[in-house]
Amino acid sequence: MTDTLTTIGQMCAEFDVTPRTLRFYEAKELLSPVREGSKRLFTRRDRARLKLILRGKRFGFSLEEIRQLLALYDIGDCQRTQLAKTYEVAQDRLEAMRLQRDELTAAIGDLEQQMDVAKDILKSRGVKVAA
Amino acid sequence: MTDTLTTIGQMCAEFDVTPRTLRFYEAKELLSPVREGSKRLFTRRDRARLKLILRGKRFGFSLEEIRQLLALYDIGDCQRTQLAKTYEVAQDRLEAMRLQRDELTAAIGDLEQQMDVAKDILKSRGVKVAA
DNA sequence: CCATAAGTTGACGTTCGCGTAAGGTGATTG
DNA sequence: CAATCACCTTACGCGAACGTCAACTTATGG
Repeated sequence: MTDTLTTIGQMCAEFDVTPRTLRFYEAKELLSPVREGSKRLFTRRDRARLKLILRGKRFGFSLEEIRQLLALYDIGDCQRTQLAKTYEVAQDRLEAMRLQRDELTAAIGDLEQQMDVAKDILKSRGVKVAA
Repeated sequence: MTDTLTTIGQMCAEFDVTPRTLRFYEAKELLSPVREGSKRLFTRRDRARLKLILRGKRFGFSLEEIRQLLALYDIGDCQRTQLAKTYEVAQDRLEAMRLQRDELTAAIGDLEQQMDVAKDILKSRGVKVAA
C-alpha cells in the first residue's frame, strides 16, 4: 500500500501521454512527483490530479484554469490555504461548468435534429444509415 | 427582408468579437461574406454559422473540428456533398459531445461534493459563505 | 564489460488562435 | 480642402501546449 509510486513510463502507458507532457505539467506545478535521485516517481495524488487535468482539458479549460481547480482539491491537505478565496473561484468555475453543460446539451439537441433531417435525405436517396 | 446584410463593425458589436477574428474565420473558410468592392458584407448564414462557431469554441472544439461540424449544417444547401461521409463524421462528433457532456456532469458532481466539504470547513472556522 | 533500455535536462521547433502595428482606400463632414 | 471614420491588406508577434532532437546518466542483464 505504500508502494503506489509509479515511474514516468508507467504513467505514460496508463494515461496515454508522453513523458514530455508529464514533465511539462510538473514544470507548470500541476504535478509534483517525488524524486529518487534524479528520477521522478509519481504518487497516487499525482495520478488523481492527472485524471482531473486530462478531464479538464477535454472541457476546454486551460492548464492555468485547471491549476486553480486543482487547488480546491487540496483542501484535504488543510494547509492554511486562502480557502475562502479558493472557494469563490470554485463557485465561479462551477457556474461556468453548469453553463457549459447546458449549452452543450442544447448543441447536442441541435445536432441531433440536423442529423434527423440528413437521415431523411439519405434515406430518400436509398442510402442506408446506422441508428 | 433581402437586407439582412451586415458590415463587419455591426457583426463585431453583435457578437462581441474583433474584426481580426472575423477576417481570420473567413481565411479559414468558416465564414464567407460577400463583397461590395473590397468590403465584407455578412449574410444571415454567416450569422448562424458564427453562433455555432462561438458555441463550439466554448466546448473546446478546434476551429478545424468546427469546420467539419458546420459542413453538416450545409445539408440544406443540398449540394452533392459527400453527405453520407459527413453524416458519419457527425455521428462520431455527436458521440464525443455526449461523452463530453456526461464527463462534465460527473465533474460538476465531483466539484459540488468537494465544495460541500470546503463549506463545512469554512463554517467550522466561522466563515460565512454563499449558497 | 559493454550494450540496451529507461530515465534525465536543456533548447529549439511547431501549431493554433488570434493581437497588433503599419500603411492604403473610399466615403462623409466640418 | 483637410480630416476623420470605417474599412481594407500584409505581415510579424505571441502565449499556450506540447513535439523533437541532442547529449548525458544510471540500471540491468547477457
